[in-house]
Amino acid sequence: MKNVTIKDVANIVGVSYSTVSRALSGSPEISEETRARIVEVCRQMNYTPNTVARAMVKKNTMLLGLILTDINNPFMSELAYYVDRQAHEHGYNILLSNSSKDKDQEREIFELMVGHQVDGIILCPCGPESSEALTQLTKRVPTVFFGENLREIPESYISVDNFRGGEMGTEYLYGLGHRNILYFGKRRNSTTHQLRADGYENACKKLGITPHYFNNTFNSTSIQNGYLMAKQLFSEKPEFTAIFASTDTNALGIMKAAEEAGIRIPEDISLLGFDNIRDASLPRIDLTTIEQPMKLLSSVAMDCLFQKIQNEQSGYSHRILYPNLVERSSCRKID
Amino acid sequence: MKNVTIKDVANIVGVSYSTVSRALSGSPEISEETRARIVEVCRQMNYTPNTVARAMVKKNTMLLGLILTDINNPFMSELAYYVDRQAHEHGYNILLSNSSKDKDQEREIFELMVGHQVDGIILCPCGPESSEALTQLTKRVPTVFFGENLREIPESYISVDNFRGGEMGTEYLYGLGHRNILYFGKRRNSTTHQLRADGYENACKKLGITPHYFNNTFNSTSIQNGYLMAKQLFSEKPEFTAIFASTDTNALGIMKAAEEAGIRIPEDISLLGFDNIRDASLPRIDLTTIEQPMKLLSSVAMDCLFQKIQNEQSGYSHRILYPNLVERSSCRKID
DNA sequence: TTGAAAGCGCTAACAA
DNA sequence: TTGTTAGCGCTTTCAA
Repeated sequence: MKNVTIKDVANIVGVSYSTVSRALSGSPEISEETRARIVEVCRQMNYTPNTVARAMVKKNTMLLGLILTDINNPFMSELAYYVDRQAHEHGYNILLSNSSKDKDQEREIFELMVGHQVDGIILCPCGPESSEALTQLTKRVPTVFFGENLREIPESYISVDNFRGGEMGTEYLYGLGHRNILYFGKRRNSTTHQLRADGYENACKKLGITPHYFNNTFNSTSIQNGYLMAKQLFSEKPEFTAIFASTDTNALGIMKAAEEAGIRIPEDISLLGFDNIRDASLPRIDLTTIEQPMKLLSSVAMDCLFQKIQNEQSGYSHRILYPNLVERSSCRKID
Repeated sequence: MKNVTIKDVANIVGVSYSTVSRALSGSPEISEETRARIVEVCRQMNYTPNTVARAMVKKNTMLLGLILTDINNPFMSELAYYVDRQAHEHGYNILLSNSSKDKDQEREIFELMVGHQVDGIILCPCGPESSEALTQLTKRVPTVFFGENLREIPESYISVDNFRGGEMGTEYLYGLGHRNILYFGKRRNSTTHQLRADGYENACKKLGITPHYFNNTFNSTSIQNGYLMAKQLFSEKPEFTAIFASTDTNALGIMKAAEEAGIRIPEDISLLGFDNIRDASLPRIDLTTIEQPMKLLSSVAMDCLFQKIQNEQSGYSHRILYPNLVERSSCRKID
């Protein structure tokens, strides 16, 4: 499995190896004739340039790190899809890793990627403190935080306007006639969740209705967690006509618990999600939800990263994108 | 953003830079005292070893390539999850890329990864001919094909027993009392699909029932494709009591079309899937299906790859794992 | 237009 | 136990 090197090619062609390098890098200071000869021999010998050696001298690896909390989360895999595509369009490759929402792992992975000399990193942080914990490391490689609104922190980040999303959802349900809206699953220790809930609270105030919360007791928002919480909720026979779930995964858990409890959606209770993960559009689920425009978010994040890579002095930027309401069939109009 | 090197550390400590290298690589031939001093200075200076430089001399990058057709496919993202986890347990990192089921892209990505000197590759092939198309490249880096049964081809591959899965599903439906079973969505140009359909056909023969097919007219198995096909199917008012869908995504499309056509599942028609993607377990979907045991498949694939990396002479191996039936609520017993 | 040589950051053989 | 040195495969000055 010994690989062919530039020297092997040079030997065969009978030129110095720097000439081969020039031929391959498209340098103008070389005769077309020798270039053609070299290129032909490279083809015959199945020569593939060693990116690692090139990286040593050029000081860039054409590698981009993508740190997710969990690739299995459809929200994240969508991000990975777009990031990969755009990276390749720019000649970059993706080094992927999952932090599993664990701060130590997040840090370890980041260091590993720095060691691998990645040219930039897109990071879906574990939590709001990630940026502080990594403050030494982010100085060493252009980094863009994704998905969490990190407020006034001096790092680049891209996020949807979670506050506005919380408002939008509430206003939508209000418009449908709902006056008793429960906000379900707010998580501690997440700016995203805080902002969504604040948006809800704010809209309630503006609309003159009373906010009600059923908070998340877990530190994550899996379907299973949502299910367990909803089960408890429904056992308490509460009075509301609509649930605004803090995430689609929570909403999915609610659906399951509702089904078991004999509660129909949307006939008995309207259900609104947040994120618009792929599952929300599945048949039978068909969840109305506040969308995070993933394609746009990813594209803005990548643009931001590329800009940082090109101009390392370029400071930081905060980009907050507008959410959309995606109407499906889980919410209904009431009197 | 200039990184600290081993030489900078050596200068500060006042030793040669090979001593620093030894201290860091855990060599025994160094006094504990100097090691402690060096380690301390490294910490202070925020030194991170340059994996790229190390790779140059050690001839391994600790990078594993993972080539998927589409990370957005839940089947693939589950694979990515397990592969990433196991890779990290062994100190490896994942270079990820999507071929989008395009042969040229697949080849290009493979070459790119060879260029990056990955130590091994897990490849979900575009189709049955991928192995031939890449035959020159697979000689240059340990490669394991994943998911497709490549029959007698001299490459390592891991796959579920699709033939047996086809049989199992058919036998299960037969056991439930179904005698008119439609096999839905068989795709051309895929060994996997051929084997599943063959298993179905074989079981039908053994059980003395007549096989019926509704073939896939597309080259992929998205929900949308399944939906379009099922719509056509239902407009033809066919006579059968159960559908055996060639993939879960197809089954999801069938569910949607059935809902629109007023056909209830499982009351009017039983529906059986194949793969057990995450979506199948979602509330309201709750699809009975033949499972590909992803965790096991990934783990076997990684073991196989690590073995090839350790012993490059070790030939190839074909591993076919047994599928499981996952009973949920989309199939019912009939008289 | 081409070649020679230095050097990227590190490891490993050889010397001391 | 430590230092010196060569070299991994490549790019890039500097000379020719």
